[in-house]
Amino acid sequence: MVETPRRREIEDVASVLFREHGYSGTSVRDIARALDIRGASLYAHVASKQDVLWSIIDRMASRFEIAAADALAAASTPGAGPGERLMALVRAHVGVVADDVGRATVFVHEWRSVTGERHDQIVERRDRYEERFRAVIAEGVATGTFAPIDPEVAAAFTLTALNGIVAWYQPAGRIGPTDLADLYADLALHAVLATDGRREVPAGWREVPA
Amino acid sequence: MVETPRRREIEDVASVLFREHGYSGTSVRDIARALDIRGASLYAHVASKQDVLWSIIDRMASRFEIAAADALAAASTPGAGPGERLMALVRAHVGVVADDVGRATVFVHEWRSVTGERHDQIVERRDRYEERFRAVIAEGVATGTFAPIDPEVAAAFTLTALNGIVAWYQPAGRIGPTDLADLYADLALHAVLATDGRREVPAGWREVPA
DNA sequence: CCTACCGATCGGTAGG
DNA sequence: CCTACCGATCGGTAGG
Repeated sequence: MVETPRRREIEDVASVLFREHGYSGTSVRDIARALDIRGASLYAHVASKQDVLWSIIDRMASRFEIAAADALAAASTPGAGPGERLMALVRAHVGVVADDVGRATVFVHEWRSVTGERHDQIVERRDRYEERFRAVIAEGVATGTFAPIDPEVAAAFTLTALNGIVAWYQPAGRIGPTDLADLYADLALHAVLATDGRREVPAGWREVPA
Repeated sequence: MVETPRRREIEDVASVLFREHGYSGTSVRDIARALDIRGASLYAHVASKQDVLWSIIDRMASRFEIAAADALAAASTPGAGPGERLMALVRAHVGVVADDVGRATVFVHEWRSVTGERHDQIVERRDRYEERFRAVIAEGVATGTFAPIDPEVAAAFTLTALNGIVAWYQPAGRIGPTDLADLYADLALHAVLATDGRREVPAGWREVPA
């Protein structure tokens, strides 16, 4: 199916509805009603409800992939280390989420609703994407820039925090996309960054009372 | 409705199905099939599909509330500060999630599917719960134990990371519940902890290349 | 993009 | 816990 303006409109309203009610909680007639047409008329533009979901998921997956590749390329200059690369990955991810919270929510919550080979494909693409985070964190641990943490756990911690943005962020609110990216890059970096004696901190850390 | 053993069984299989397919993606007949009975027979035990969802959500909400209250009480002794309190809250939350990942997933993803006054109630209870995290973080910022971060953003970052455990954690995997709690407490604490010159770090941080 | 329609499935009830 | 059944809605097709 070619991408027509009408088709993009369908995707737009579908992403709002899928976000609010989920894929299975949204009917073809719900989507049509939001466009002021009949349910059957939707099929002049799309092959199936599943196809609408896929176009949203696929588009977002591509955006995340491109943003991460660009970020890593830009942060792989001499002088930049794993810290810069992690912050770049975080900023890139937050940027994509904040730029289209509706589709990002659908991507995060509804990729399980994708059926057939596309399901396998999206699982694989997600894994490749997450691997970038794991690799940068593992690099930072290896160089001592980051604390001696488990890269798998730290990457999962980080990525789920970033995806969690869809659960609370309001683009019209007091925090702009760039500020959000800065705030999250700061939090994500320090979560993994090596600090004096961090090895001892987790177990027996005691703050000196003021 | 009283809690009978059968009713608990229904809740158990429903939480597995709701987790996998979502509330609207799971039919009453799906639940019944998993119990080897007819769909209509389910209504001898529950009033509605919505009631099954609510019993899962309500049970988990109570567990989170009790765990957090206990954690804060235990970490409010003299000598304990916001750092200990945040770690205690994190450990408590992770403990509840890891102890019942199925119901926790339903709580995290399907509270939107709760209808009527119960929906308002769960929104309010969630907000009260999140407020505990915001307050502890704000306290830590005020005392200088934590970096000068935005408590709302930091609490959202932290809580979504904790809830993200349901997206990847496998109880039968290499990481036990206690280790998971320790790892997450460590990451969550350092994400907010004040370190030398952190005020400058977010903006122009440059790692010295090895 | 419409009307008319398809078989399948939905949550739930009646009455044992 | 069952059979039998209810009206409503589901995703989708035929044929303009």
